[in-house]
Amino acid sequence: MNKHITIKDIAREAGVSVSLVSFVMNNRIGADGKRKYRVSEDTRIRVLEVARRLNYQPNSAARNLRQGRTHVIGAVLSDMSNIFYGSIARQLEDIALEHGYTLLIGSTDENPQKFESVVRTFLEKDVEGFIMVPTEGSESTMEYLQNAGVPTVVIDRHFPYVHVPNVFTDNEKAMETAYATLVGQGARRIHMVSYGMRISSIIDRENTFCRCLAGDGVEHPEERISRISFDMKPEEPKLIVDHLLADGCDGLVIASNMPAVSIIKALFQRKVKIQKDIRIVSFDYSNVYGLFDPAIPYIQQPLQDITRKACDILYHLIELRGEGRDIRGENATYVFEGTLIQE
Amino acid sequence: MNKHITIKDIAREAGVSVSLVSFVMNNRIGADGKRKYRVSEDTRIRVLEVARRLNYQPNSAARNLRQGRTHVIGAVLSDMSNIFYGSIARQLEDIALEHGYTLLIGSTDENPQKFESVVRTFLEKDVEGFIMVPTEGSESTMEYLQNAGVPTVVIDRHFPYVHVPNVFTDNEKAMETAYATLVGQGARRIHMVSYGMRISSIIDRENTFCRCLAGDGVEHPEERISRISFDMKPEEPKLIVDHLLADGCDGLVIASNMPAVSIIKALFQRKVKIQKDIRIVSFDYSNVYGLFDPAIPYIQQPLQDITRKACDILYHLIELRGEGRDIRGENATYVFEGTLIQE
DNA sequence: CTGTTAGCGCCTTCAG
DNA sequence: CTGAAGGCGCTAACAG
Repeated sequence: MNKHITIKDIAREAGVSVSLVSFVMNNRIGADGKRKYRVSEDTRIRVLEVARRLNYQPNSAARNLRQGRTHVIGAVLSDMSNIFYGSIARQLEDIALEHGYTLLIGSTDENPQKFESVVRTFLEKDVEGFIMVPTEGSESTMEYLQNAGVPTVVIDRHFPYVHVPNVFTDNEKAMETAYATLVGQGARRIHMVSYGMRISSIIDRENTFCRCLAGDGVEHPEERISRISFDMKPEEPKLIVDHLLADGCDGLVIASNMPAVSIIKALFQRKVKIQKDIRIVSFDYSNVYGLFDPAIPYIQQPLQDITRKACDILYHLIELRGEGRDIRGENATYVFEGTLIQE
Repeated sequence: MNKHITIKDIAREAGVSVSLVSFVMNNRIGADGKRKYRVSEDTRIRVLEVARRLNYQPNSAARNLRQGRTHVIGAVLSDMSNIFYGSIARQLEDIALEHGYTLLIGSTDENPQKFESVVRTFLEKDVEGFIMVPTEGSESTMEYLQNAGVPTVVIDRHFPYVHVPNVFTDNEKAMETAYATLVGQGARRIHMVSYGMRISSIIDRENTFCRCLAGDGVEHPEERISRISFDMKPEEPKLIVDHLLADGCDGLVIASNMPAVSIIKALFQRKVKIQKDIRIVSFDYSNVYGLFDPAIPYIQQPLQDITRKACDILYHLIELRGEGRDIRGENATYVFEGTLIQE
């Protein structure tokens, strides 16, 4: 139980004052390329030597208290055991690290209560900002954050009543590509399997799907959409597949990887010849796509671009806020294009 | 830019002293069921009322500094974009939350440098303890933690020279089950595809595999093991599959889900009839298993048990340490059994 | 170039 | 039941 070494200990040991030690430890380079504090090389080395010998670990609680900063940001995601959000989390982690930030990650399970609870917890931990995927029904929490001037960037989705910076994929264009792919492969009766969630990414895909169908003269395109719940019951995919088959569906767009896996499995169990009887195009990566011939094509979202841009914006907001500026006007939108991948 | 509300503000507003406010805010119930601090109901309500009205958020940096605690624990995992570790992270997050802890998550990519760097970063953030999946070559870092008396629990693996509490799956028994399953299905020439990593989970599986083969009279069982690297090159699975086919393999144990996906895909591309020409049993869940008939069975690790037990131990260690006790003697091992799942 | 000092916000002992 | 006061470890004026 070795007591923590403090700068005081180092100061005593090195025969200097605590402030000298502090200066040495935070030997920052100013914007002008000069050291902010000037310490003689001798004492600098001596202090560092002592610090290393005593295995000094700065106490971040004290530093945080003093500086009013934590260098921690929060990522509020849907569910990190889903590969889509797991990948986002992973990329955010790496990017945060590059910039000297630590990332706190929380899962909402698309539940607004959990969403609020995670946000609250993270605020108590003094995160300096958020990168988040808000759930349906999260408006009040978002509004609170906005009023409180907490730096926040929304990714993957956009909300009409939430005015914060926003980074996401061009889902309309992506759906046009997906649809065109199926048509190009000769599909005549195209359906869509979507999520029940009413969030922009899904809604954009559905609306565009309907527009595409309407453009091809389909009268009631919305009838070609089946929806699966986020916390899906086991029989849901089967019922949907029955419906598809009864309607003579020969082309299918699936709105996300989770429904894709369950629908493909249900089709398989119904002995449907996937990519022959029914052509599929999906959204987001899954490792099942490669097990068909030809492989099931999918829209890959530019996660790298999205996470990078989101972090850039967040850092900028944090900086602005640090200068005491009001960031509530900052609400630019950035849209990146997805890519159709056919392995 | 509304300045943060402090207990001082509340005290002034409520016409009481700061200590009263503090008492009210930490209105703990002692072990004897009584309140630790006695405050009149009147002032209690008044203070709480003011706090709510002013939207008081306790400053955790100050609290941490004062109490020497952060209520943060660190999870150091392999790669959270892998569903296996993503699930672990997710469960740890939930369990930590239940106990009022916040979880920091870091990925090592099985690289000891990254491992050390994550540990260092987390220590600087004053985590109170670790739940970790150490990489090959992490001994020095582990030893450091041990000497420093940092509460640490290792999961998923065990290391001969690391004496900390340990929770993992009985990989030997699991492999016996997997092997017996293949034999029961009539496989005569059984191979194993493993990971190149020399970590206990993999080694235990390999050794048991060899023992099983030897028990069935195979002379050089180690020749039946092919290994794939963690950061796999695209051609690796193909080469392995060629080798398997050339050797007349008709039964295959795969040591983990990541190699399973790539090997299955390579088999598929070679037009091998999976589950007919070659029977497979795998470790760890993947959503590709269900796309074969019969579904590919797999050993499901008891992640729930492992994460729960690991957290229980960690909380215990943290408590012990809080009482100033030396925890370096604590190094119990807990082993849970896996389950063969055939969907 | 170096030392002194005043807090950051909170908890907790010690007096009333 | 309530208040005053000290200090956790660190940083950043401000002096020298």
